[in-house]
Amino acid sequence: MTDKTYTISDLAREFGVTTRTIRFYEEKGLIHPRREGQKRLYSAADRVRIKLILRGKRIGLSLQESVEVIDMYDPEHNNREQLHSLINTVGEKRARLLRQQRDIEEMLRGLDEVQQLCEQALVDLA
DNA sequence: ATTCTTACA
DNA sequence: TGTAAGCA
Repeated sequence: MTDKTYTISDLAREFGVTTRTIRFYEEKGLIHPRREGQKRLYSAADRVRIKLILRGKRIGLSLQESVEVIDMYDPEHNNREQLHSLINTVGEKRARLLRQQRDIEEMLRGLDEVQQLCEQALVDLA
């Protein structure tokens, strides 16, 4: 019964987010802090969960994707399944980003083309 | 001073 | 998510 607990502002400070963000995650069902009356009390486990969610966010995972990965964790086993799932998710993210990068480069080439035409037109005018 | 809920940008 | 209102 000496488990460390944190207030919402404790965690907000530690992770550099607002209390709004933490409550938002709760609304989305990502965390379920215990209540002490109206006040939310976060356990060490809640803290880790939030940390993992934010880590997922940093690598472009949606809140849903992060939860899916996190909830697969089984402290009793090797979590081979979870690891494969995460690898797949990361692979999909990478593929999507590469596709976007390709599209952007294509648009950039299009812009170059138009700009060249415009500049040439100006030269011809002179 | 802090947190909470609700609602709107 | 930010911001703001009205409570406790």
